[in-house]
Amino acid sequence: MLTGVLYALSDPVRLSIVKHLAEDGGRACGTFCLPVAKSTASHHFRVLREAGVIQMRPEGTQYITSLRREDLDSRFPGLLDSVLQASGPI
Amino acid sequence: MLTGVLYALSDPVRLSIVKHLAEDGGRACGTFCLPVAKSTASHHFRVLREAGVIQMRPEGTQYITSLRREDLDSRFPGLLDSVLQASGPI
DNA sequence: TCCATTGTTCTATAGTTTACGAACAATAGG
DNA sequence: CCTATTGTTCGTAAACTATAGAACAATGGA
Repeated sequence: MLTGVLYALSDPVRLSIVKHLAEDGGRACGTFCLPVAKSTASHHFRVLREAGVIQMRPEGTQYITSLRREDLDSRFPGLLDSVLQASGPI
Repeated sequence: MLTGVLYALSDPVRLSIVKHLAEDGGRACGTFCLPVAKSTASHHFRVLREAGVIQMRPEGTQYITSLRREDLDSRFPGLLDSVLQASGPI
């Protein structure tokens, strides 16, 4: 749902996650240096996941997180690009 | 702020307002047939206004509401268009 | 086997958001 | 002046969100 994606992207912590993923591709959750506790980070990853913005693949003890770019681009053409462009550099 | 705009657009009632404005241009608040009380509608108009998405010009006893398209397009190029396209027809 | 690492889940809490009705202010028309 | 219209503001209640700590599960290495 579009409103779900917009909502997921409307939080600074979650937008930061998405920006990092757009730059670096797949990463483990622990590599984002987020200013919140890990339980809070887990919550934000779930919001992004359930909105269809990211996907997480287990690998050993960690989860490799990546953007669902093609999926988003086909459902909401241009949306992610414009958000990333408007959000500026990391 | 980008997150403020995304948040403003992430509510179904507010997105509906924006879609109507994108189609019809300036309109009075009472012409939107929103599924909420007028005090609630007033709240949503304020959120959109404070995020910089719309502007409201008093005219008699009513407020003519319109999209701040150029402003949005210059601050966040392509964002509004992609949201409007993704949100489909009214 | 034992321990460290990684992230989830559970529980609680403080703050925010949405929602409504009632009262209010401003304007226009008779 | 009185009334109707339009929308805001206030007070309040319900629902939701972000946050954190503690406990837990799964994996991998020593």
